Amino acid sequence: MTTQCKYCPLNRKEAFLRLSADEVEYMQRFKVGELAVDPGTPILMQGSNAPQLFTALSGMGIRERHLKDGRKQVINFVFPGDFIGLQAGLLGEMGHSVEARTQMRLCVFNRSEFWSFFKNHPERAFDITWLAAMEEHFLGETLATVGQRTAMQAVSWAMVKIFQRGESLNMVHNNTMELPYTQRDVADALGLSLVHTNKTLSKLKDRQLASWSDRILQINDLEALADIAVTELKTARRRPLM
Amino acid sequence: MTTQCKYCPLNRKEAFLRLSADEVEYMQRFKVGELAVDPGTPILMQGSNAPQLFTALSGMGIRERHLKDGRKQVINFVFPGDFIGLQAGLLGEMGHSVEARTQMRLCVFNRSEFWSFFKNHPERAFDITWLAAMEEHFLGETLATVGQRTAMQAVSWAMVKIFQRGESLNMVHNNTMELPYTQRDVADALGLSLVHTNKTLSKLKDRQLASWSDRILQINDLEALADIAVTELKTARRRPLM
DNA sequence: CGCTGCATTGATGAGTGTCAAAATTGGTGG
DNA sequence: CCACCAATTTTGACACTCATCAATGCAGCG
Repeated sequence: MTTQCKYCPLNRKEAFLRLSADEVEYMQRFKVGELAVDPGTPILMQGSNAPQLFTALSGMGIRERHLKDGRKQVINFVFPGDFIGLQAGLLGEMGHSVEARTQMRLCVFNRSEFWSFFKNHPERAFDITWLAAMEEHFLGETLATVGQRTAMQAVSWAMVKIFQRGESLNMVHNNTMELPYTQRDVADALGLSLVHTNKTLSKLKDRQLASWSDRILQINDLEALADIAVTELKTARRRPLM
Repeated sequence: MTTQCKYCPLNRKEAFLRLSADEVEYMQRFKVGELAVDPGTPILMQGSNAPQLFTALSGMGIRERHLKDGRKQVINFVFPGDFIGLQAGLLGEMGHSVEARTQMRLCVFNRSEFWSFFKNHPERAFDITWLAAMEEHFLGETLATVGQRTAMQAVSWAMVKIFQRGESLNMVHNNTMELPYTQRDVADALGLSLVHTNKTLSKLKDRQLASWSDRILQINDLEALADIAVTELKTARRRPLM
């Protein structure tokens, strides 16, 4: 038994634009089921032509791109509410893989219905495009981080971004949130080595700016971190939910 | 006097999906004019809420993201046929700047009409989204380059990508194409220093793989380059033209 | 002709990567 | 509840890619 869209827990969160009853009903028709996966499970594979699209209902994961020789780049982190599979839906091929890092529940849509969004519900099509543009925006920022920022700046940047996403989803309590990723994940996201990432993180702890251990991230001075990261501290807008 | 869409030189190129006469006529209604700019001219500014969208008709440019402290990351290179301003159109804010590197002619659309694509021409809305997804795909690949590849691999990768884009647009003759960028542009695109980029390029020349001087890029062994770059050599699909 | 921007080259060193091993954690089964 | 194993984190030593600095050359241009 799957959750009905009208009871979707995400649609109540302030991070998202509220869907109208009408839209909820429309989405319900697309929903073909729910998928529950364990940590480590691949959800979509790079290069695959997946027939399904997902929205993360709960849990967290990563998007990662693999090189032929085994190295990998984490593209970004998947949080609840994220739409997964846009590339497969439109291009017929994923440019990266998606893998669960916690238990996840995913809302499953059928890709064959994709076109009907555009045909019959332009608002929803617009929302999809909005999400794509937002993704592009964020990837540009990430690229600037990996390309230009020092290790210290990059790690600080990542902590700020992750923390702010957590805040927007009410995952933060007492300046603290749970982070199911490993330091290797963060290293691969920033183009740094695991060892150096670890040493940089411990500097942040020494300076009492942020500490992350036992899967718990604690941010003590967000502004100082943003300062180190050479970035502005602005809160995200509400975004559409698919 | 501006070119009429039905005579658009791009729509004949094999790189692009051919617009139907119907679609051409529809696009014509959106076209509010043409913009001609000289090298170095900023077309869109990071953070701005530009009222206009563009398609590059001819000439080349760069997208770049600036950090507060002056460093910058080149996001990618703008070639003829590229759609510019998606982020402003959808998000109301550009995540990067766009700047001309040669003389450019740009087809100008009015952003206020953006929504009507979705409402009245779902095929065109779909195409926009397709382009956004493609951009996301490419940015992921770039991120993997900057994050994971060595300087040698990254520079080779860049040469391969640029050359292949040139090929698809018939800009290549005798394994040769014109490249209006500076080595600084490429360095900023790959997160490398100018000096190191220069030295890496001269290694490629020594090895008789590629040479780039006086704005002319010559590729002698594309497959060897792709090999060094740890990348597959696949030709791009035809893409929609806005 | 003297700018100015860009390409090129050499010398030096900092920032990161790599290697290796120990410490810690969490999970599993006896 | 303990022993064992795998995964992850942590630490130290060392190597090397790549950044930085500085100077020269070269071409385009008012």
